[in-house]
Amino acid sequence: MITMSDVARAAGVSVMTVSNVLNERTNVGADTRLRVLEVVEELGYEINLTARRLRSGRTGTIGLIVPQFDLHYYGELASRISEALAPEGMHLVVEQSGASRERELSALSLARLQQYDGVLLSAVGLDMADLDRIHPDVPIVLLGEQAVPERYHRVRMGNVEGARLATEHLVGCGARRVAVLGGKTSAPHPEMATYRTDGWSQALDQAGLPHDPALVIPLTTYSIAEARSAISAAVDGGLEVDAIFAVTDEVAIGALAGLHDAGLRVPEDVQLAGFDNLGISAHLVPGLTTIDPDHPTLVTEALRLLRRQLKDRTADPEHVVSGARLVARGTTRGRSAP
Amino acid sequence: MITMSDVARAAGVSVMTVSNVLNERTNVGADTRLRVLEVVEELGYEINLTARRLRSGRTGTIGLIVPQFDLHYYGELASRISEALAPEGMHLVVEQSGASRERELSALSLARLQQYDGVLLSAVGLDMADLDRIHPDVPIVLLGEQAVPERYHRVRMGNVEGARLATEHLVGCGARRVAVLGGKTSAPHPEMATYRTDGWSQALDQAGLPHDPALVIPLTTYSIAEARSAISAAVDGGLEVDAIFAVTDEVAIGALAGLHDAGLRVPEDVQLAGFDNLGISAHLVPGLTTIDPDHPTLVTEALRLLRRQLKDRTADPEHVVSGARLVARGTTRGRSAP
DNA sequence: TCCGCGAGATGTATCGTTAAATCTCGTGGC
DNA sequence: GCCACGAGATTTAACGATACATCTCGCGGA
Repeated sequence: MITMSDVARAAGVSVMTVSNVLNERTNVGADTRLRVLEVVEELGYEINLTARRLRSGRTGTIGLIVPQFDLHYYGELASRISEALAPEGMHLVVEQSGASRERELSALSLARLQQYDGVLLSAVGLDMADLDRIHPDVPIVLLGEQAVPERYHRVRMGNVEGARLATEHLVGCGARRVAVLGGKTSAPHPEMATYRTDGWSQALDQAGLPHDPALVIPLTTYSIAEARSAISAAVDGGLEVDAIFAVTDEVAIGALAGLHDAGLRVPEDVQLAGFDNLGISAHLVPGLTTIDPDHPTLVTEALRLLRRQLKDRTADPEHVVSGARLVARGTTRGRSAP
Repeated sequence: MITMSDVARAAGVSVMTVSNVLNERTNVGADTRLRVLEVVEELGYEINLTARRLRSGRTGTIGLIVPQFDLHYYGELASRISEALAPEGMHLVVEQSGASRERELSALSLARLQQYDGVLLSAVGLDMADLDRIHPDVPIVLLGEQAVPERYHRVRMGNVEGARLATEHLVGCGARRVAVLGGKTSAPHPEMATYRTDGWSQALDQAGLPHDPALVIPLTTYSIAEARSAISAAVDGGLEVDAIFAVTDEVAIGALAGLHDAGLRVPEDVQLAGFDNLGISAHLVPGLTTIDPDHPTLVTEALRLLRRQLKDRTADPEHVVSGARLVARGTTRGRSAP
C-alpha cells in the first residue's frame, strides 16, 4: 500500500505538503503542486479514507438504513437518494436492518453510525422508547411514518390524507364495501398501517358507509406473497367486497394476483387502489390506481434536513410532510387522472 | 465520545486489558473481565470501528456494488446476501455504481474498496481492460456475465443454457416466430444480453427456425418502461411474432404491458418467457414463465469464494456457473413445471 | 539598516485502537 | 532455596492521515 509519505518522499516534499495539495488548501506553490500531483499519478496513490476519517471525522458518506432491500419501495428510495447525492460529491451506502427490532438497533449502534457523516433512517421495528434511548452524535433524518421523539428531524408522507384520497376515489367510482388490505386499527404505537387505515376509515365515515371490522385484513410483512394469500383466503372465506384499498403498492400487486386466483376481475368485480406509486405500478395490467407521495420532494427535503444538521449540529428539528396526490389508472373505474 | 481509555480509567485497568476483554482474547482474569464489561455497560461505550480498521485492517463489512438499486434483481440479490452474512457476524453495505463506466470505476477506487474486508462486484459498465487495470488488495468476487480477466474469482448464471431452455420451451409450446427482447447480437465485449441472445439463437437453429434480424429488439437500460415502449413500437411497426423471450424478468414485465397496449393477449396471441425468476414474477397475472438461475447457489458460492480469499489471499481464482431451470407459468401454453 | 509580514513549506502531536514485546508474580519441580 | 514457567496485566509503537504551530525567506516600509 502506498501512503502519503511515499508520495512525499518521491516528490521531495513533506507529507503535509502532499496533504495540502490533495485537499486543495492554500499556501502551496504552483510548481510544487504540479510535482506532487505528478507523483500521485505515477505511483497510483489513493487516499486512505479510514485514516482521514479517524483524524478529521469527515467521511463523505451518507448511510441509508432500510428494513428490506427487496421491497420495491426501498430500492427506488435508495436509487433516488443516491442520484441526488452524487452531484454533491457525497456518496450513499445502504444497509438492511431486516425489519426486526434487534437488527435495527444493531444498525443504529454508535459504532455503525460513526461511519457516516449523516444517516437517513427508515425504521419500522423501533418504537418511540427505542428512538429515545439513542443519542447519536451523527446527524439523523428519519424517513417514515412511526411516531418519533420531538428532537428528531423527520420527513414523512401525507399518510392519512393519501389513504383518504384513495378511499374517496374508490367510493366515488361506485364502491360500497371497501376493504383495507394490510390495515391495522390499533397498535401500541402508530405506524404506516395505522395512519393509512385511519384515512380509509375517515373516508368511509364521510361517505356514510359502515366499517365492518371484517373489512380490515391485517398483514405482517407487507410482501406480495403474503398479500396474495391473504386476499385469496379472505375471498374464499366469504368476504364480499367491491373494492380494496391496499396500504402499499407492493401489497396491491399481491391483491391483484389474489383476486385473480379467486376468479374476480379488476376493476369490473373489485376495484383496487394502492399507495406509493412505485415505478412498476404504471406498468401492471391493468395499471394500478395509487397515491403518489411526491417522491422528489421527500428526497429533496430529507437531504435538506440532513445538510442543515451537517452545517449546524444544533439546528432545530423540523418535521416535513409531503403532499399526496391520486393517480387514477386501470384498477379503478373513474376517469383518468388530470 | 467515550473511548477505550475512558473505560480503562473507570475500571482501573489498562487500555489493552479493555481491548483484550472486548476482543475475547485470553489472559484476562474472570473478575477483571466482569468489571470491564460492567463499566462498558455503564458508560455506554461502543468501539470505534474506524480506529480499529486503521490499526487492524479488519472491518467486518462486505461491500456489494450494483449498477442500480431499483432494478428488482439487485434488490433481491442484496437482500439474500445480507441475510446470508448476518449469521456470520458480517455485515453488508450496498453501493450503487449507476451503470456508467465512470461511476463504476470510482466505486472501484482503492480508496473506496479499502473500506471493506471483501467486495462483491456486479459490474456492467466495465470491460475487460478496465478490470485488468484494477489491482486491489481487497478480495473481490465478480457477480455477473461479462468477460473478465482470468485472475478474478467469479460467479455467474448459466446464461446461454437458460436462454436456450426458455426459447426451446416457447417453441415446444408451438411458437414459430420468437423475438428476443433486449437482445444483442454483437458487442465489443460479451455481456448478459449477448449470451442470452446466443442461447435464443441456438434454440432457433436447433428447431430449424430462421432468425430474422427483425426479431432482435435491442434495449439499453433494460427497464420496464423502456421494454414496454419498445414492444409497443415494434408491434405498431408491423412486427409479427407469436412469442417473446425477454432477456430479464424486468424486461418481461414491460413486455406484458406493451403487448397489452398493442391489444395482444398473453399467452393466446403471444407467449412470453423471461429470465431471473424474480420474486414478483410468480405473482404477475398471468404468472411469468421464466428461467430460475438458482439464486441460493449463486449466493452461497459467491460467499464461499469470498471467504476462501479472505482466508488465503493467494487462493486460485475459481469460476462458478450456476444451473438454469425452467419455471413454466401462465405466460406460456405448456404444461406446468415439474 | 532593521523589523514586520505573509507566502510557502515543514514538524509535531494526535485521532482510538491493536500487535508485539515486556513486566510481575505466584507456583511447582528439583 | 532457586529457577523456569505461564497466567494476567501493562507498555510501547504503530496504522495513515490532518490540525495547529512553527520555521524560513524575500521584500517593502520606517
